[in-house]
Amino acid sequence: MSSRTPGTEQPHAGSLRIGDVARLVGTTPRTIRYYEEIGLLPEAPARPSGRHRLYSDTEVERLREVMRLKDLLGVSLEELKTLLAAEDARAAVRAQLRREDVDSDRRQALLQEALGHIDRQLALVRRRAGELSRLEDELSETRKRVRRKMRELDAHAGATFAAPAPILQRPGGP
Amino acid sequence: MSSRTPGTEQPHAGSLRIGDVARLVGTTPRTIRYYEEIGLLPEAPARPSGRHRLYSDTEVERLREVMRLKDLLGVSLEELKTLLAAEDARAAVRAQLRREDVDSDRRQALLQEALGHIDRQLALVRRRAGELSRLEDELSETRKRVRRKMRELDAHAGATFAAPAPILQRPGGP
DNA sequence: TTGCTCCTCACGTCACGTGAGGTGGC
DNA sequence: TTGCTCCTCACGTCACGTGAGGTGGC
Repeated sequence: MSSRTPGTEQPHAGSLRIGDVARLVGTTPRTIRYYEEIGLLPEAPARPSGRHRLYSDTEVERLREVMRLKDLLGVSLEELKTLLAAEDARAAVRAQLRREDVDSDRRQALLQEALGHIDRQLALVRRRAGELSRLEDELSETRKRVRRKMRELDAHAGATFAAPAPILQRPGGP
Repeated sequence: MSSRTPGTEQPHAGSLRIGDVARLVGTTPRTIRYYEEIGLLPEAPARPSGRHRLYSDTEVERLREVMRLKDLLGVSLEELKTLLAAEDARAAVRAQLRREDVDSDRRQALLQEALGHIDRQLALVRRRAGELSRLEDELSETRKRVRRKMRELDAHAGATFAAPAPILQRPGGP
């Protein structure tokens, strides 16, 4: 399946170039480099200066997550770092939980912490969703008023010329 | 009611200072001045340099609208100018429609245009709302999984020590 | 008159955009 | 070898933040 020699896939090396990644997540190479520069994305420790950056699918997913949180929640990159640190902490928790030698008190504490992180994110998301929903309602109301005016005008003028085709359904038409 | 001499209220003069307005809408004086500078907010034509800016309630509402659109839709101030121009066009349409000497063809055209503006804004808002909703669902799913793990752990450890008080309802408890 | 907020430059910052000049890999 | 994308400076820009030094109004 792969274009690389079969049986030798390194799971983390990756063969995507920065332009490919940028296109995949809908951003620019410059932005990806900047995120690496400020420590939002990890930099490959082995890459010598001047050589191409290479990315794996998991790194693409990580970037997609970063972009989405930034875009939807409108937080600064500094705040994003905190959010992502929390996500990484959750990942570490999952890794710990997969081990067998963790007692149940510790497990409960880890899960409780993870729950806290999730709830903080959920609160952010829900506040935003609520604000957006109110805005949508207001716009819909305005839309209805405009539509009603158009129908009224249409009805009054209906005697003099043929009514134009209705764009939306008109309950209780002529 | 007013602290100004009764009977002399100018409807547009306003008596709010820039700091009051900033506090009311949740921003800073600097931001308001910047919006005026780039033409997003109108500047009072009569104000001499160095004199205080004064705002009316309608201007506060306008700014509130600007902040909300910017924050929720995440558009640039240049795009915001376009959106607001469209809103102003709608206001002009409303003014025209209140006049009696506009024939119904013209009225229909004006309303149709207004509808177009509203629908463009609605499309923006709904796309965002959809994205946010997906993010919320994902977070909720993750939350459920964590809660389930906690319940399971709780049930297994239940034999050895008293179960901690459940935070949420536990259907089908012990 | 004393505080407070306001004013206008003007430089700083965050999150990138945009060349300039050069090297790397299918 | 020819294109293409990549690389690293480095300066520009957008949307403000942050003083510096001074004036205005309850």
